[in-house]
Amino acid sequence: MNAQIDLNSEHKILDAAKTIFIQKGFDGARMQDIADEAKLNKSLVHYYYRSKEELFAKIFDTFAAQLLPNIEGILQSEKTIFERIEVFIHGYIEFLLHNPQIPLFILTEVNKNPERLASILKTTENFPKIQQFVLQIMMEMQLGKLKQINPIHLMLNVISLCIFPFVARPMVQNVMSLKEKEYDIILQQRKEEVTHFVLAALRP
Amino acid sequence: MNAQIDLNSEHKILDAAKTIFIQKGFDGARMQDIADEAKLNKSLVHYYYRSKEELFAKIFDTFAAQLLPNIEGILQSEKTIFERIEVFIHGYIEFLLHNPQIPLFILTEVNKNPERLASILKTTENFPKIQQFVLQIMMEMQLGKLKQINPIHLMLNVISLCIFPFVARPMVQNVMSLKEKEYDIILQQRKEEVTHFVLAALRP
DNA sequence: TATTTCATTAACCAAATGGTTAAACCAAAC
DNA sequence: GTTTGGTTTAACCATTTGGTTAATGAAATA
Repeated sequence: MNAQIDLNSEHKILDAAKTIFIQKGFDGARMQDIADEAKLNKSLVHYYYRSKEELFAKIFDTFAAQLLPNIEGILQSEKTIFERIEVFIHGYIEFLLHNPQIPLFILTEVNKNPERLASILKTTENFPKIQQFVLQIMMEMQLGKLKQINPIHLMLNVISLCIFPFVARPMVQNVMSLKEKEYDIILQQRKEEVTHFVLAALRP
Repeated sequence: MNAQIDLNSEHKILDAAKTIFIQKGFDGARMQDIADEAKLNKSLVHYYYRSKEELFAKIFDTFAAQLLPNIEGILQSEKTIFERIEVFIHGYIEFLLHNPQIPLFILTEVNKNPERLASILKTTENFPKIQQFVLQIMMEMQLGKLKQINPIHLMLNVISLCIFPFVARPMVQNVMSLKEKEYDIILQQRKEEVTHFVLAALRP
């Protein structure tokens, strides 16, 4: 997870756990794997984080909070709707380029245990902002500034285009017979590509 | 998985295993869970399918083969490129509506073990067809029938828009505070919505 | 220096888990 | 009626796994 060296044990364990949980998921991860990865005794993992469940929860919460789209930027109304969408897409894909493994991890674990999200969602409270964004879109449509589209589907389309190429990497890369570097380049291009595609679909 | 009754034990076990593996993944699934789901003795599971690994492989292969886009339809050149894309999107989302759990299952397991795909890909052999489709797209672009776009990104966009709303259901539904039925309706609308969105982005 | 406190480890433990075995069951063939 | 073949089951087994315990080390504090 981290190339840093000489962190305190507590931090080393957290980093090791991130690596292992992301790699193997909750069920596939072993406390011993985490200890090995951290190069520490297994008892020490329990010493700092009572149980596997507790250690996992901490990591899950961190990652989930990061993944939930931060739509602050998209609400800055001094910009046009097109500029705001572009800013969001660029920012979100930039985040994914630095954290390519987070989405599939969260998606898998939320699927197995949807209640886990509940606590996080209360904290982050970005649902009101989503409603605010929906209203903005509807107003701009009324003014004829963009094509008619259900705002829910628009949001779904944008996050699908951003996230999916990261969660499906091993499958798509294999099916399309692409090398690691080729796929890296494609991911890099997504910022421009997705923006272009979405705006082309929205322009009246 | 299946409401059918009075199948032979071998088939009952396979159905039960599909349900359990999809629900919990390979690591989270227990042979006892599968036996319970099939209402049969655990030894019988081993009697018909030697090991957990073997049983899993059978199920994984079936699902993976189904998920790999069948792009036969999209190559029928008597139709316009727009009609062909529409046919593909409708067909693929229709499949997903009947098998909403398959994509996340496959994505997760392929991510943990990419080699699993290799054997399947040799069988299905749809890579030549993909190349053929890429060529068709390039020709139609040359003729000015659709906007300039990298065919790889076009394919990535289409499958992202089709699949993602299914793999991210628990997360999106929660974040957007949608009820089960509301999300069902949205998924139903995706056929028209995705087609419309993609074609709008492609028309010159 | 003596003592308290925190960090680290090896040895354990009980429960769970994938898998095996041998016996029982049972319908069809003889 | 008995044999034969596949089917089903309970009882086991070895290993793995999350977690505990008690002893040891190493500082900090008094």
